[in-house]
Amino acid sequence: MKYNPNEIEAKWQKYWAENQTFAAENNSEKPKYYVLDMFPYPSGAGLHVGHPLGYIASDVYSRYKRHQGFNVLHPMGYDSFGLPAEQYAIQTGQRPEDTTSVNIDGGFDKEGNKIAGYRKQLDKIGFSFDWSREVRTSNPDYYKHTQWIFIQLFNSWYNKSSDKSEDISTLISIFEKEGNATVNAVCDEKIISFSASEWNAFAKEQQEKILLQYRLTYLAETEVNWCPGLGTVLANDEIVNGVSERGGFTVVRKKMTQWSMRISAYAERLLQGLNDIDWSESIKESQRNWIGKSVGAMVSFKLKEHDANIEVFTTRPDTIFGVTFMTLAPEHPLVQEITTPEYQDKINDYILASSKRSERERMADVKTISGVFTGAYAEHPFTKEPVPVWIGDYVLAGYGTGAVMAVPCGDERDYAFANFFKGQSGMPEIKNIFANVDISEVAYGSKDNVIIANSDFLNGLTYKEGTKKAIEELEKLNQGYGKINYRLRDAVFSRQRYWGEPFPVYYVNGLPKMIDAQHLPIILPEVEKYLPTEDGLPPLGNALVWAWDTAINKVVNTDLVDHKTIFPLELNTMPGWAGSSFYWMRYMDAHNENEFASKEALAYWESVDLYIGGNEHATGHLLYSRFWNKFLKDKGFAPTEEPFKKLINQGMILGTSAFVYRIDGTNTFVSKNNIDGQKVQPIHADVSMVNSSDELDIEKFKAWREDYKDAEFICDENGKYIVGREVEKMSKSKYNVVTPDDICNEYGADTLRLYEMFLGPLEQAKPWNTAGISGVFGFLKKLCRLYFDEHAMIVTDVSPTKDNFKTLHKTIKKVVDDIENFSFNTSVSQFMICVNELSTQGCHSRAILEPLAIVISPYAPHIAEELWSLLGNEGSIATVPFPVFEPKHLVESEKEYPVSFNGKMRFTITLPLDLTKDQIEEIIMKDERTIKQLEGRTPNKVIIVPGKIINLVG
RNA sequence: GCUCGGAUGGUGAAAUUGGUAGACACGCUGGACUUAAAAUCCAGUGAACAGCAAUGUUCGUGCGGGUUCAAGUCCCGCUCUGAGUACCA
Repeated sequence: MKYNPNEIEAKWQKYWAENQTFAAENNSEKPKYYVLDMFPYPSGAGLHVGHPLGYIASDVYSRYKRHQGFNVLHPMGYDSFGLPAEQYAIQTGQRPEDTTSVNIDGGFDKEGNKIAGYRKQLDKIGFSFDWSREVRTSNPDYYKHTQWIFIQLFNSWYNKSSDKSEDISTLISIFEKEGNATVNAVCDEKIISFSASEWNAFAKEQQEKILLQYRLTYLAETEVNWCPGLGTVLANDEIVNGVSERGGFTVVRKKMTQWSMRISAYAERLLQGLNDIDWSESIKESQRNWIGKSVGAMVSFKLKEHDANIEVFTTRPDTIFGVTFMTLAPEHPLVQEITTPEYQDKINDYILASSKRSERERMADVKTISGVFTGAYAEHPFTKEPVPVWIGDYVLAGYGTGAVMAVPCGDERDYAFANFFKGQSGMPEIKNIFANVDISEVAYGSKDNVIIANSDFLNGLTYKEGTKKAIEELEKLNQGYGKINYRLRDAVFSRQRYWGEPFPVYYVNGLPKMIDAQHLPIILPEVEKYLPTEDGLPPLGNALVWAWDTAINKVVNTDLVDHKTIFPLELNTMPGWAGSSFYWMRYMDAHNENEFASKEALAYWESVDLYIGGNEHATGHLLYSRFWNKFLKDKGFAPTEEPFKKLINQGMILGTSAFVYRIDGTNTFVSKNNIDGQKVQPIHADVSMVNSSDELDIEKFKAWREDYKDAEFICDENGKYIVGREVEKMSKSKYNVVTPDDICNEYGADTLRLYEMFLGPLEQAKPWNTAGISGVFGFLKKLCRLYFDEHAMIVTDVSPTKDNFKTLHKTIKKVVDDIENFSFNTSVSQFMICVNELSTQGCHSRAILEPLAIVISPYAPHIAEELWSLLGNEGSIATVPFPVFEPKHLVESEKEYPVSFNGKMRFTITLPLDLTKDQIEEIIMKDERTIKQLEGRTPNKVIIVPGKIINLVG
């Protein structure tokens, strides 16, 4: 008999599929456990060895939990709407639906290249997914529910008094009875107030417009991030360093009418919820920064000679007597109104100049101070003194009110601004309100331990006391109040793209109407071109059948629109994060046609116990999912406040690129160690042409590219061409991609799984190096040799020795501890130690080897199944109880003590563990090695920690 | 700038409450088997110095201090590095 992974693995993968071994029950006597992976976007490039890392870890955990007696839900699916499929469609004319299904199920691309497909690639690795619950976000039977949730959001408002979302009908009935004065809602900023009778007198359309200001998803003209390169708007989390995350195109601010999600309603709950979940501190911190809570006050400054106020938000109301000037963002709506004729030209020039600067430029250049005086003055709320009003682009229109009260003695930027314009008209002397300190010191330093002075009723108070008092006094004047501000903006929810969920929305007189939920799904229409129309409409503007007939409740030809019974449908589609913001609940009841999941299924599975995925979703998917979950909780659908109890972020697996060195201007390549200062150009060589000793296969390389056919090679003294190595991100363009398929074909999935876990700590980034894989492959072969030799099984029924038991139980303990701590790499080490020891011991006892197969099964399930069946067991090993650790096998009677002198270990001595300190001291002082070390001295101190160490000092 | 990680042999990495630093592998060196290679097995492998050798001594977990009988681990101050975030008022 021989270890033949390909044969064994195919056999057991078939068995699992045929027997539905991993199908989870929605009703079970067993306790439930839900292990979720972030579902992948199925790209045409397929999987490389970095992708399955998290899936392997979650699979080990799932299998372990099944052995521990849990009913485990471990599903998988595809986040199959998205930009790459659409870009590919634009380039090749293929339908995104078709390319997406090829990427998942396999087939051929436009050029005729074979695509294995995600499903086949995943199956080869032997995951214990419950495929009967697979979801694809681009399937109508899935996005039907995405559309349904959108409708729920539209029909809801956030009641701050009950601190939850409620049906819009409760808001309407308040309006009808009391108007909106008593309503404590999260809504748009500029809201007109009305009485009940006014509300009832409003035209229907007027009422609809008002309600849009309260709905949790709403249509509004907002300043959005427009990306001309992609032809769409982007959410804040889709922009990185001022350019689009995908493609790196520039992004500009633009006013557009768009759907938005009122995520800001949940800012505080999203922040507080972080305290109750077991996520890494770094992700929680990212979310806290993104939410950006700051506690302070709104202060209203009256403008002199104008009937208007400047509203500012400040975190330091205690410094109000230090206000020296005010600064508005250049885009602030009051700027034109207040600028005096004298300063009009300068102001216009400045506004024009700053509007031309892209987001990126502004970010790159934060050191340059610029601004212009408007000529206008505001009035200090307490002193009634005039305060000059400036504009400056260090004040951002998008944060707070777009205006600040400038306190140079308390704020670094205000100080720099004041100093820069010192002596110019409109810039007074800096007001100092801190006693006995240098102004610049406070401006740049900490706010603690300073006492306020020159501040009337605030004199002598600390930061904390002063803040409270200042707010009280402002409230008396009706010129301010305490306020909490969040950086979190409402999320733009429209995309001018084709390959996304259509909105269940049509328009009557420009006002949006929801299609009744019973008519869902509204299926994405066919279009000829995936580009915007000539009029600049989104791609759905090309659809010939895209109008809503309210008489028959069907999508009909676009040219039938009469605005009487047939109306135009929404042309935008939903963003990528829509479909991924509830998918974990869909898995609970994936075939339910009426609801995204039944109440019973939701009540049983509750929420995800363990979620594993990349940290690139820190502020996108993970924040939006929490938002939708909280919303669905409020509406009585989701069972828990938080969707993901524990989150682990697997680290990236990096590629090890190979380089050949071409001498400049020639077609001659020189081996890495023979470059000797020659001018060479490093060129990526495909890693498949390099062996584990970094030697290049020259013939393969010549055949790789036409250009290299006649290349010359200068080799080292052994006649080998040695390549250079560098660790980089794994990518096709760097020719360092290693696929799991290749590894499975050569070594088997069990080896791949063990090796990925063995590489290092799960959460850490680490380079892939195929050379190291022989270690775990050898381990599996050695494991097999405990069970069978070349002829037959060699397992015996002889009683195990003490050492056999010790080795087994040491391993059980270590593996249980490791899995529960997600320290998978050290488990693999322990397996190796265990097999090495049992081999040395010559152990072939069934009483050891049967439990050992179970212990290894979460990591190497195929060989475990095979060994389990060879031992004569029926059925799968998957739910066999995990061996229980028995401490009695590890009880030691003696210990090899390290003996140190002044902290330096000199020798070891083996002593019984039941000796007292005095007995140990007596023995150790008599030992001749001690006498030699002491050279006649008497130790000042003898430290003995029984079971640990002996240390002699002096 | 701020926030959060990280730094241990040639390489990936271990070290559970401070208690024998480098487990387990890769690679390398030597050996066995073989006509040869592959595969497999055995031995050695942090550095320096001394010794024919067994062995011994010293140094050693980014750097500089400190606490302690004892520090990779705790404290203070730095350097480098990865990630996130940024005129956030």
